[in-house]
Amino acid sequence: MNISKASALTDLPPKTIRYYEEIGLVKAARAANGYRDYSENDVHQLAFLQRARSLGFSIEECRSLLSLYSDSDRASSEVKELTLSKIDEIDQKIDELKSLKDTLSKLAKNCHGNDKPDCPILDDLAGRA
Amino acid sequence: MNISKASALTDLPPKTIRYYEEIGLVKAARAANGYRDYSENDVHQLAFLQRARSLGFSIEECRSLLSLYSDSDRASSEVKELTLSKIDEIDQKIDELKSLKDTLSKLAKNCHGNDKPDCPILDDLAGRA
DNA sequence: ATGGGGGTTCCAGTTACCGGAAGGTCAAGG
DNA sequence: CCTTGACCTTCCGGTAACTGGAACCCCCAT
Repeated sequence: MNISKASALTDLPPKTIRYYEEIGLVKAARAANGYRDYSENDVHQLAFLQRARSLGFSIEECRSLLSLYSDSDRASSEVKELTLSKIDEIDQKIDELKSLKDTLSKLAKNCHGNDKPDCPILDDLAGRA
Repeated sequence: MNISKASALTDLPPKTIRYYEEIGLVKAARAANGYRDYSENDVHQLAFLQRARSLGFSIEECRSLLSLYSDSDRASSEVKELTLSKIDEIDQKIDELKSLKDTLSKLAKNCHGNDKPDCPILDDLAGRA
């Protein structure tokens, strides 16, 4: 099938599919006219990528997952490890964002937000806390 | 003062300071030998940037904040608006990350993570849920 | 004069793509 | 048969916010 069909089936833009091929993730066959020709298996792998990317795995992590996926002999513990460390990363990011939010909320609360120039937010940013 | 002194005072790498100059944020004077020469005021602005960036404001937002900072006539409401919308952004991101984490946690929980090849995580990614 | 630790510029790379240009291909309609 | 429009192709450049490295200059002490 052509790239637009694969795109529709995987919910990945054609540009992205070509990009994945360029970086060696999923390589399609070519038809006589030079068009890319996707097999069922290609589409499966692309859909796999789509899902893994949307779950926050980086391209390089996806590359690992894909090779684990294709290796029928791999241990499930490898995949689980990758997933658990991803969860840790996410937890860290959430914590960071929460503390950011706290700081900004405090600043906003102290700022009356009217048309006068006095502004505690800027004062804080300037180090005049 | 030289760039390394400014760097020490603001906790910004010299590379970053030069970058900020390149994109027109804080421009230092030049000494006779061509070295950048930072004033107290320059350092204040750099420190302001450092703090604002670490609070999650983008470069372009920092540019706005900096011009609001330099404009003694601006209304504090402008700054407060920017801050509140930043808080909204952060909230959204936290929500996204939480739902990501939920999904991954569920997947990890169902995976026994041993040395056998059977792996529910990969099964899910492959759409065999 | 030489060695080390500043400084300078410019180029390239990072992540994961997106937009657009220039041009080949294909199916349908007149 | 020709045109039109929707596909497809490749390649180039841009995004955010820097970071690393190369090649070179400057200043001070030995």
